[in-house]
Amino acid sequence: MEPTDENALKPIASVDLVVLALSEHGLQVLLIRRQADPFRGAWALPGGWIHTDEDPDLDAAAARVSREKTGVETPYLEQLATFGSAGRDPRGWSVSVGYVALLPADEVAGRAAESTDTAWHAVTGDGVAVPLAFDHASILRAGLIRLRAKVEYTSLPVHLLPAGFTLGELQAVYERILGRRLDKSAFRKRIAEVDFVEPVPSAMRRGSNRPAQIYRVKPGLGTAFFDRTI
Amino acid sequence: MEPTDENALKPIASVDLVVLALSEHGLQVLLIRRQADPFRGAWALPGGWIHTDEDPDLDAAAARVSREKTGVETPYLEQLATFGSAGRDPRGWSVSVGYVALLPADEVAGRAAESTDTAWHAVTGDGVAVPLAFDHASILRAGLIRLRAKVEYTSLPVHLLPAGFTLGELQAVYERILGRRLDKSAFRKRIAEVDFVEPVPSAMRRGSNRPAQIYRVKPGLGTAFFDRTI
DNA sequence: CTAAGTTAGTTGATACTTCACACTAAGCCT
DNA sequence: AGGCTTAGTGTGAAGTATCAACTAACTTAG
Repeated sequence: MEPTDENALKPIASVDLVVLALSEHGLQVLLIRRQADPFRGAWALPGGWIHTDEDPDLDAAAARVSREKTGVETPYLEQLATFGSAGRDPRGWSVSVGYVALLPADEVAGRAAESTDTAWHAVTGDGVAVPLAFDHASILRAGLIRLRAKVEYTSLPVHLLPAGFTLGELQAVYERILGRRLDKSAFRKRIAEVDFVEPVPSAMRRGSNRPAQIYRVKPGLGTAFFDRTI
Repeated sequence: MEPTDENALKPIASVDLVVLALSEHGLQVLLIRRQADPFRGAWALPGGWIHTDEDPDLDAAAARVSREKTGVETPYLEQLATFGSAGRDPRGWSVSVGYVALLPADEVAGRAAESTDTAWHAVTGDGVAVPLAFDHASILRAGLIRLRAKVEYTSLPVHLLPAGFTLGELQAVYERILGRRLDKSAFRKRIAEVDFVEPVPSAMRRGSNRPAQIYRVKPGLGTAFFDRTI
């Protein structure tokens, strides 16, 4: 347990983010083209070293990386898992703490065209079409598994919607991520049970049909858990 | 993302284990009394530095620590979460990857009296009666939450039993961890549904009553998930 | 040798939940 | 006015949980 040899044994420590958003074309993940070796020119998850001099803790490091790399203070950030091995980074034994970040749909367009080296990529199955640097394909896969698992029994998908949304839109998000249709009345019953949204008074989504009540998440509540599955 | 300054920014990286077992008196966690500063003399979770020269990856580091500190190759080892901050270790910014290990009940007695500096402590609520070094109380709490959550919907508690067990014993493990009684017929139905155990031919637990069929986990299967909850 | 005690393992009756689908409501468009 | 679309609700059949009783197979006491 004792440090026989100081820095020699310290692994490289970084934070990598799986930033996800939902567009009309499905789940999108934010990738950055690497400017430097190793894997120069390859797409990678946004990530960065832990700055021991400025990051108070891991969550803060992840939030800082999110801000720096994506220009966005992601409203939802959750630790995923930690990936560490001798071979995942050619520069040496490295540890990467993976995080999942969810972004509302209305943030996606703005962030997309900002730079040619930052782009949203469509998620197909458990990955993306392009090869990823390091073991980022594994981290992405783990992030998708986590998201899909939690969608089954939590209110997590609200973070993929803007602050105001209709129940129909919320149900559509669940259906898109799960890849299956949900029964409308059962869905609404679940949402009512866990009681994490409230109608915004007299706010209605209008269209060429019956207007829909707009809801927002009740302030001060964390992620809600359903009794069973959605 | 690039390493401006080599080792100066590397945090200290270690692995800490929440080793749990179930005795007649309830859940027990394996603790080690620290021999060195910081927190000399305090109880701590078994843990150790990542050895970048001998550990191929994090899971291997956890397995090695388990072997070295507890003398046991824990059959079940699962990554829990990673704890990292400037203040959790007085020696500097440190990252600890937490693992949960489950030990069969029949291993507990052997490991207990091995050394005065290694002891099983009863889990009460979400912790132990003694104060723990570093942020180990938080890691332990997270481990217990993880265990209790997974017991609701997975076959994980089999790892707290020896290789052969009766369905009554398995149900008792679930009941002890969950702290509530389960219905016998519903329990057996669940177990049959997920189909992760098989009867050991003509192996019976005998006592002063009707003998019970002994089961074992089907070889080659990972943790099984129930459709609903147990 | 029999009856009582104990735990194993199964069965069934009732209450509740889920599921699929149909229905009504309220707007726009032609 | 009538048709189209999406919002939101209701309803009956099917499935599931819950509780409790039942039979089975052993040991032990007498």
